[in-house]
Amino acid sequence: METPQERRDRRRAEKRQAIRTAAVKIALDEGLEAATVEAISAAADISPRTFFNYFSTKEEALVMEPLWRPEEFTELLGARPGDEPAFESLKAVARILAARVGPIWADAQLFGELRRRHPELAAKARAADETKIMENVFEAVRDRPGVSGKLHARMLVIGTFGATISAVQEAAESGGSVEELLEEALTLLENGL
Amino acid sequence: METPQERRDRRRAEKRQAIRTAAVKIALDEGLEAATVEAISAAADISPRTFFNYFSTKEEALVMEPLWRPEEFTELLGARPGDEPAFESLKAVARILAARVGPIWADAQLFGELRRRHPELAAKARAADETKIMENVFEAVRDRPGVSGKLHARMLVIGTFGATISAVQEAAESGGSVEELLEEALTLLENGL
DNA sequence: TGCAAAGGTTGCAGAGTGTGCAAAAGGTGC
DNA sequence: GCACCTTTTGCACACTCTGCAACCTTTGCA
Repeated sequence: METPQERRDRRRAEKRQAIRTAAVKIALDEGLEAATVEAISAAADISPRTFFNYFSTKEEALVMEPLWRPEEFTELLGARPGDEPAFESLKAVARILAARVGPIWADAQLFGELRRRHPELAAKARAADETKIMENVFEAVRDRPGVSGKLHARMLVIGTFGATISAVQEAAESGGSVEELLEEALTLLENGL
Repeated sequence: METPQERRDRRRAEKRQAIRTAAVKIALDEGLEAATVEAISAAADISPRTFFNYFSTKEEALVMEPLWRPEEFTELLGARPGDEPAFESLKAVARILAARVGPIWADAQLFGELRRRHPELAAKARAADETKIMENVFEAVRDRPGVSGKLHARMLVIGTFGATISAVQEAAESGGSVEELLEEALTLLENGL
């Protein structure tokens, strides 16, 4: 059975989703300008003040729930065998993360449409600690076998990140399979562009 | 001799630099919170309203003047011979852009320090049309020789971008030469990671 | 020199985001 | 029904950013 804490967590997640849905609906139907905190709150039947109990910025409600927590990238990397070559580890992590988009593909299309109409959203919603995370990942990759230096580490991380994003984007546009496109992109990286 | 328009442009650029200098000084000396538009304007001896005649967001004043205009990337690419393989064209463009950081290296260090202390700055200041530009570049690259498809185009662009950024970052940290590091990164890309 | 057009600066009013605080409302366990 | 904890809400406030109209400065030209 369900503990009180679990119930609270579940309800909170549900409400968060409900607010997000209301926000996206307004933004798609009436434009991004119409999606003020006041309007979103009214549609979701909460007070404006409460909106900020669920999202710390307005934009956070208008983009997809992130596919991974920032620290998770380093965690997943750390879970790989220590003697595995860096590129193999990164590929494995990329595959895990790319696979997560499947279950929420329909939603992703919706958010994709919104982002296509309002490209500034992506920039505004970008995680604040992105660069710090990147630095941490560089450090983690640097100590693995098959890495010749920090520049190599940087390129490996940016490349794998780029491959993941490219695969997802391309799949969204062309309708192909994320998994196959990811493998294709990773092969390009591995064998040289 | 100087035309009136040229004088105006020059003065405008100078004032913009003066405001930026004041802003960065406050942010470094007293922290990012202290750097309100009001405080910056007071330090630069202008009214808060005037601040927004020079910068459209506060963050714009706190990051380095961009090394290239958004459209410039496509322009430079368009200036390359049409039968040149895509990767060669991208490498050439990357070299041109990386070379621009030299003359302002001292300033770059200062902004780097600020960005290191406040990573959220980079995210907030990110160009709004970034993703749209990217799409345009993909399209431009796609039609060049040596590109096997859109996914390949994406990887080429992201890779070259990544190489440029990595080289600059790495140079800032290790003190190496941007040019040499860029070549190293591009070679990694070309021969495979 | 003097005047008119053009460009730059400023104040003001207002919309919108986001925060701290304390009061009210709601749910849970005894 | 009562005490405890969490959530929601209102209120006041700081801050960013915009449109508008007034004002001042620079410039072109007679």
